[in-house]
Amino acid sequence: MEALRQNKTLVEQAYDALLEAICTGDIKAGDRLNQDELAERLQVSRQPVNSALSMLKAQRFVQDTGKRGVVVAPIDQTLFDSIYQFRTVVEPLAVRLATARLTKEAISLGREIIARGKSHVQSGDDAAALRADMEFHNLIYTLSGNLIIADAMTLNWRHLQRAMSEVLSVPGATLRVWKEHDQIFTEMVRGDADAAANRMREHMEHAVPGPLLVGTDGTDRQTR
Amino acid sequence: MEALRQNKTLVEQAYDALLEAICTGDIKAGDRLNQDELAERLQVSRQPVNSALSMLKAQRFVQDTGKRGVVVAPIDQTLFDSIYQFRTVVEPLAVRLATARLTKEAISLGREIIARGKSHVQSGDDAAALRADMEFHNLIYTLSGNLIIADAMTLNWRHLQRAMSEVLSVPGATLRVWKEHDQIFTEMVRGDADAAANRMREHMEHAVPGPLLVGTDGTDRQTR
DNA sequence: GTTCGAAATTTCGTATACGAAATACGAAGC
DNA sequence: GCTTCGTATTTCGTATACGAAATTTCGAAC
Repeated sequence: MEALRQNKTLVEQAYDALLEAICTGDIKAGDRLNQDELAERLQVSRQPVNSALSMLKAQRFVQDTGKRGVVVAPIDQTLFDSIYQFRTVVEPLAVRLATARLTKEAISLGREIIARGKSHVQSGDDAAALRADMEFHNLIYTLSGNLIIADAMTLNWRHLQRAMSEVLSVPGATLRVWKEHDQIFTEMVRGDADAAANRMREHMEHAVPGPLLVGTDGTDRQTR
Repeated sequence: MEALRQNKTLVEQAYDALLEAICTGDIKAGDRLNQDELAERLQVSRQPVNSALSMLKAQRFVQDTGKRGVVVAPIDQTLFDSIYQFRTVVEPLAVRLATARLTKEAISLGREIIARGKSHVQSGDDAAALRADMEFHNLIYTLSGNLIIADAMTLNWRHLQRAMSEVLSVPGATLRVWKEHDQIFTEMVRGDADAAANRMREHMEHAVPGPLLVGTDGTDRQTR
C-alpha cells in the first residue's frame, strides 16, 4: 500500500481555476484582473492568486498593462498563426512516434474517441466535438512518449480553446475532420508510421483557419 | 514617448537567478532546494522564491520529492531525447519561416555569429562555442516570427545547457557544426527556404547525441 | 465649464507571521 | 545494542501586514 498524497496546493488550484475561466471565456480578453477580487472569488488569500498570475503571464494568457495590474491577453492572430504553423510539423512527428508505441488499450480508446466525435458532429454538439478533437490529439501526444510535445501542445490547445470561445468558430465540428482522424488512426494501427504522418500532415493543411478577426490583414499565410 | 518601465520584480529576478544556477550546474541535479536558504542567498524573503519555484516546477527544472520540498530534477535521458526529436522538425520549420523574413541587419548578425563560432572552435573555447551555437539558432527562432517556437526553444536550450554542464560533452564544438550553420545561412540569404530547411534537417540528424549517461539503454532512437 | 493639482484611495509587490506537516532526535522498552 | 514511540525542530504553504506607486476624486483657479 502506498501514497495518498493528492491535495493540490492552492497555487495550483488557483492556476487551474483561472486558466479554465480564461479559456472558457468566463473572463474575457482585455478584462482587468484584480487580485483582491479573484482572491475573494476563490476564497483564498492574494498570495496564491499572485503566484498563479505569474505563471499565466509566462505562458501568455495574461499580460502586463504597463500600468498597474494585468489583463487577460487579447486574442492574437499572430499567436494563433504560430500555433498552426507549429502543429503542421509537430503533429506528424507525434503520430510517427505514437505509431511505434500503440497498445491494445490505446487502440480501443482511440476508436472510442473517434466514434464519439463522429456522433457529436452528427448531433450538432459543437462543444463536445471540439473536446473529442482535443482528446484524440492528446491521445497521440501521450502515446508519442515525447514530453516536450505533450507539454507544449497542452498549452497550445488552451490558447486555441480560448480563441474559439471568443470567436465562436469551431473548425473541429465537421464530419471530414473525423473521417481524417479515422484514416490517420487506421494507418497507425496498421503500423505504417510514414503513411500516418503523411495523413496527419494533410489533416493539418486542411485545418489552417482563415483570419480570426475582421480588420487583420492576411499577411504571413502558410508558406506552402 | 512612453515606457521605460524595466524594474523586474523580485519573482522574475529570483526565477532568473535560480534557473541560471541550475543550468550552469551551480546547483546540481538531486540537490534539495531550501527556501529559507535560497531567500537568504538572494537577499529576499521566501515569498518570491516560492513563486519562482512554482514556475520552475511547471517547466520541469525542479520536481516534488513526494515528501517535503523540491529537488533539482535529475538529468533525464527521456527529456533529452524528446528535445532532439522535437528539434528535428521544429528547426527546419523555423528556418523556412525565417528565410522569408531576413533583414539586412539579421544577415550581418548571422554572419558575425558564424565567424565568431568558428573562431571559438578553433581556439578550443567550448563554452563560448556553445553560446554562439545557441545564439545562431536563437536568431533563427526570432526571425521566424513564430512565438511558440521561440518560447518553446528558449526553455529547451536551457534544458540542454543543463544536461551539458552536468555531462561535460559539448556536441556544438566541432568545425563541422559551423560549416553546416554556414551552409544553412547561405541558403537562407539566397532566399531558398526549401534548401535551407533541408540543410537544417540534415544538421539535426547529424546532431543526434548518443546516450548521456551510462546504464541507460538506447531504445527509441530516431525513427529514420 | 474646463483644467490642473493635491489629497484620498486603491492595489500591487513583498515581508513577516502563523499553523500544519514532516523530519530529526532522544528516551524508554525489549 | 537495537527498535520504537513521543517530542522538539525544521520547513513548507498560506494568511496577513505594510509601504510604495498609481489612480481616482474633488475642489480651486482660470
